[in-house]
Formats: sequence, C-alpha cells, structure tokens
Amino acid sequence: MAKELKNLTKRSESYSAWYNELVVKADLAEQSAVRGCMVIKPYGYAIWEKMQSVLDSMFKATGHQNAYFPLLIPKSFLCREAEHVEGFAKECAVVTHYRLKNDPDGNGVVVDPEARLEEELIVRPTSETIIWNTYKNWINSYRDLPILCNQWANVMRWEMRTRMFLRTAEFLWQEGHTAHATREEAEEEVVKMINVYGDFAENYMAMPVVKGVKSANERFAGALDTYTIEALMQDGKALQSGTSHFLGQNFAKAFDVKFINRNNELEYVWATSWGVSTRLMGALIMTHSDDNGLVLPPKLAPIQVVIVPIYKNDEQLSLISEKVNPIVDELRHRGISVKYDDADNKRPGFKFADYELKGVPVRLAIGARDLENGTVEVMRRDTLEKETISIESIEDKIEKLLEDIQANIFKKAYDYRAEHTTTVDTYEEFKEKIEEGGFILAHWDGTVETEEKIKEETKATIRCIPLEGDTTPGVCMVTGKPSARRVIFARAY
RNA sequence: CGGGGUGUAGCGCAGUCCGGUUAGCGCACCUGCUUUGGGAGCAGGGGGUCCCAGGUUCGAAUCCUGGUACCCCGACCA
Repeated sequence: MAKELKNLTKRSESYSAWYNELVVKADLAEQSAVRGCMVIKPYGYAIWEKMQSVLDSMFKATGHQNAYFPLLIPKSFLCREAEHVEGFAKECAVVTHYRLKNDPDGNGVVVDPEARLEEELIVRPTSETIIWNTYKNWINSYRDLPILCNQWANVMRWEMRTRMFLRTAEFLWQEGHTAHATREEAEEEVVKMINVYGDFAENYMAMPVVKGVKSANERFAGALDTYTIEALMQDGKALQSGTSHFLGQNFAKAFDVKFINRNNELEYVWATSWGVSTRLMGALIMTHSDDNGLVLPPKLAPIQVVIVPIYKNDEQLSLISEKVNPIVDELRHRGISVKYDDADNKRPGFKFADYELKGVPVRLAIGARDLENGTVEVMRRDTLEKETISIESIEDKIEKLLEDIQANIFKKAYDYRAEHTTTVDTYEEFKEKIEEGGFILAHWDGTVETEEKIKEETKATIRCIPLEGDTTPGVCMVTGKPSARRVIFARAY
C-alpha cells in the first residue's frame, strides 16, 4: 500500500517525474486523450477557482472589468503585427473546415473537402489581435479612454513539449487588455499590474518573486517592454509566473485604432496587456510541496481545516460529532473552510495520508480519548508537527495557526531562494554555479549577442533586470564592457 | 524533428530473449466477517480485442514486416 507512495520520493531521480506523479496523486489533474492537453480535476480546479476569485477582485479593485472575446481569430488578423505573428505562428492550431461527412469508403467520418473555409481561423494563442480589432470600433475620442478590460479564457499553443500546468497545449488564463490616451498612463498601468501579480504571488501563493523587466530577447512578441515576476522552484529552475506588457502603439497602428485627443489631434492609442495562467498552479506545487505531497498556502487551500473523527462504533461517532459540529459552525462563521470527514468507508490512517497528499493546511483528529480529556490533536501540514491541545477556544488557535502557516511557508520559500541566489563576477564562476541551479546575479553588457552566447553555452537565460535591489554598475562578465547593473540569470522552465 | 524507452484488466507491472496448459501479480473494485489514534486483516468474487494490420507456424502476448500511440532527454517555447 505505502509502496505506491514511495514513488513520490524519487525526486533525486527526476524532478519532473516526481512533479507529474504528485499532480496525479494529489488529484489535481491528469493527461487527457488529446496530445499535450490536461484534464483539471475538481480538486485542482477548486484551487484555480480560489486563485481566480482573489485575482478577479484585485483587478476590480484597480478599475478593471471583465469581458469576453471570440475563441477563433481570422488568420489575417494575426499577421497585422509583424513581430507578433513571428512569435506565435509556429505554435498555432488552425481551423480549416467547418463540416464532417460520412466516409464514403467505409466507417467513420471524414473532413468534407467541400467545406473548406475561405479564410482559415486560428484558435487564439492570445487575444491581442481580435481585441484590438474590436477596440477600433469602441474608440473615437479621448473620452472613450481608458478601456480597462480583462478576459478569463482558454488559449491554445501547440508547444512541442508539454508539462502539466507548466506548459500545456491548452491552458486557462486571464488576459488584461487596456487602451490609453497617453504613453505615461499606459506605462503606469503596466507597472501597476505587475505589482498586482507580485502582491498575489507573495501574499496569497506565499511564493517570493522578483519583479523585473525582460531583456529584448525574452520580450513578448509585439511589446516594447515586458515586465515579469520570476520565481525559483525547488529544483533550482526559474519559472516566469506572470507578465505585463507595454505594447506602445504597435497594435493601435496594426489595427488602425486612433482617437481625437484633447487638442483635437488624431493620435494612435497606447496599449498594455498582462496575464497569468494555470501555470501558477505549477508554480504553487513546485514552490511548496514535499515528499508527503502538496503543501497549500491557507489563503488558497480549498479545504483549510479537515477534522477526522476516530471511533469504534456509532455511539462514539455521534458523541464526537456532537462535540465537533459546533466547532465546524464557528469556523465556517469565521470564513474558514472546514471539512468534517466522518465517512466510515476509509480508515483514519488513510484519511491522514490523503489530506496530507492534498496539502490541507490543518488537520484535527478527535477520538474517545480526547472526549475524556477535553483535547484535540492538531497537525500542521507545513512542518508535519502534531500537538494535542485543549479543545477550549480551538477556533482562535486554528485561526492563528493558519496565519502562521501562511507566513511560515513564505519564509521557507524566501530562505530557499536566498540560499540559492549567488553573485558572480567571472564567466568561469558563472558556468560553475549555473550547474547548481538557482538565481545568479551577474553583470551583462546589455547586448543580445552576449545574452545569446551565454544561453548557447550554459542554457541560462536572463530572467529579468530587477526593478529593485543593487544598482551598482560594473563590467560584463563575458565581454568586460560596461554594465548598468546586475541582472538575474537562471535556467528556466 | 533527432536520441532513448514503453504499449498486456481502471492504475502500476511480470511474462516476450528461447512460440506450447485456461495469460499472471500488486493496487483499486464487489461480498462477508473482524477492525478503526498513521495508508487494515482474512476469505471469496468480478473484470482482458495482450496497441493496430499483415505474415510465418499445427499453434503467436512471444518470431518477422509495416503502421500507430504515449513517455523521457534534447531542439522549440509571451
């Protein structure tokens, strides 16, 4: 029985095998019949819903509204913006026909060759084009601006290699698309949203991130600037967890979106776009999990507290339930999500292991012994520490414990990142350190050539030019040319 | 697209080299009894186009030919 789970300890063998197994065993998701696609199971989706609801309220609080745009994009839209199409063309799924018919030579159905579309449709890899085509109709005057829309949707990118949550062919995300009258306002928006993402990552996911700007090489196709939040996973690889793009007037020009400004002049609209995806689920898993399974931050856990009764017969169970029910009510009253698992088709030991696997932050166990002593056993998932304490005002203790866990797993991840962030000055040292994983702070001359050379030779990329931190100038570790400040390198997902 | 690997019950696998009883094991599932403070025990039971197609053979999961799917490592990847 326990043998099944031993596989979860294979981490040294292959982190990605361990990760995959965890995703499946914790009941978050599974591979689907369609190549590179994933079925998100109810438990996994519940976590995503939590993320959605927090993010959505953060967007609303910053003045954004939700809207929805079509799944299919006419092929011609995609090529209006030259860099954009270059960036996405290789990974697009294309709809060419609109009808099937019975196979004349036997069984099954075939694509009806007569039902070929005059213009092929692209399954959206991102929605800039279809949205800007629409914004053209919405915008005439500076009085129509800004437009601050967000869309919750699915997109498809036909990646060559997929990994559950981290890179699936189809994924769920939100994409904000805003239109502004001035460059300054758009630039403010871009920074505002990367800060929202940073806030979400650190305060809800308990995942420390570095906010920064992408180098030209890693920039979004069609953007003038890409801001990013970069996180460090437990295997030492970096994960780009959210991006906010300053699109300048590129899409306005491509879709001819102009407005009359206050001075009665015709001007192109300024744009931003920003998004996070179900990749955040991958980030969450890889940041906190251990060999017993998931560790979820209390603020995002679908079940924050599970109560497991231990009993020998129905009378004992009803005595326990009598004691537990008011506690459940009080916890719910305080907005804490509780599951009282009195199902009698699983034994306590199984339940313990299962809820640990699923990352439930706090577990209470209560049996006849506790009823006698007026106690309850409390276990916290982050440290796996068990403690038998008085059941008196247990609700207060739980509330505090949830806060402790949230803070503690953030600190743990923060310390891990600190331990795996190295400053290097020579390329030799860099090559050595990059093998150990983690973030490396080094000087870079700012050129694409040097970045490419480093990537070629070490597989490391510039994750970002941080917005904060040490800004002392220096010289590039490769070329010796001047460098404005240290940037972050890492191998990345 | 290159290199490697795997397709046998819902899941995980053995059997394949060297063809030969009724294709087997663990988990899961069903029934019953005993259990329940860290993944229960015993007994019984159900479940299979052995990836597909063709070939060799008295006989193919096993050998041959072709196809196909998936996984891992690369290449690729706001």
